[in-house]
Amino acid sequence: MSKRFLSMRKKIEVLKAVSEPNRIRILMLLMKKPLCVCEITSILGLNTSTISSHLSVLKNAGFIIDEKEGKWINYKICDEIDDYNSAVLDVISKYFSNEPQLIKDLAEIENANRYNLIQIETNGKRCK
Amino acid sequence: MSKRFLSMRKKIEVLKAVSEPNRIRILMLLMKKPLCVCEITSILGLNTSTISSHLSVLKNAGFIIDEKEGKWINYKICDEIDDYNSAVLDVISKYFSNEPQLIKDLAEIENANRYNLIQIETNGKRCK
DNA sequence: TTGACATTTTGACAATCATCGAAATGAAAA
DNA sequence: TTTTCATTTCGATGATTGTCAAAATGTCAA
Repeated sequence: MSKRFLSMRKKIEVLKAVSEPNRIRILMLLMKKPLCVCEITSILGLNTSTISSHLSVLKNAGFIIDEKEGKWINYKICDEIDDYNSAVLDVISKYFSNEPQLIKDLAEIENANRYNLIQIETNGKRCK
Repeated sequence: MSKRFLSMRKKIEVLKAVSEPNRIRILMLLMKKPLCVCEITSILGLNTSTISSHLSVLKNAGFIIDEKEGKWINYKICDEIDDYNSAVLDVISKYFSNEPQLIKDLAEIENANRYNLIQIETNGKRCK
């Protein structure tokens, strides 16, 4: 949609971005609903800095964008996503949606509300 | 087609397999025509052992199979390819086919006949 | 059987990657 | 302003990766 041609390098970057299980988990979550870093962190159970770094990979690959909202930064799937990225995302969402891990993640999505979050020991800090 | 469910691990392995430019080049070639290792080597201009290792990645990911033919081993796209692999391959073939590098590779395909090949210095050996 | 040669395996190396904890940044609330 | 806390950046570490050269394997042909 946005760009006529993605370079070979860029197209490979897109594939690399989705070749990591935790990034697939994040994408599947964001396809359901925009989330902030601390919500994603609480669902995936990884270090905040790890989540942040995965988000930056997905952002550079053209899958997601971030938006300030008060204290938080929301991440969501790009509105104007490239055709190629969109095709990749379609394959992911079609073939990964039955994965037990991803179903569990999605079930966690409502618990992981930024206003309820009291994350004991994530990055050694509270998150509320 | 062949298997009902691929594990998450296996599906990630498939994506990793196509996240490498030289493996994309090999897949695009094999979608055109089955080829032996020395033919692929001559087109891509990499070390034989490198090609062999890429082929083994693509084979383990379920994209290609090998078949003995006399002195050579031909590689080709699986006949009974998994739906998921097939969907990934469709995206690749749709969005990479305009890549200058891949067009050049395809143009080389007829020159790279195993009976004509005199590869000066590939792995320090002739290949004929 | 021996020699030629296509292919795979092994070992080494530099580069990239996923992860964590700690420190830095930045913005909102007290 | 100072404190709080969400997020990013930095530095370190162990694991994986793409590549080559050399050695090993296997097979056809003389």
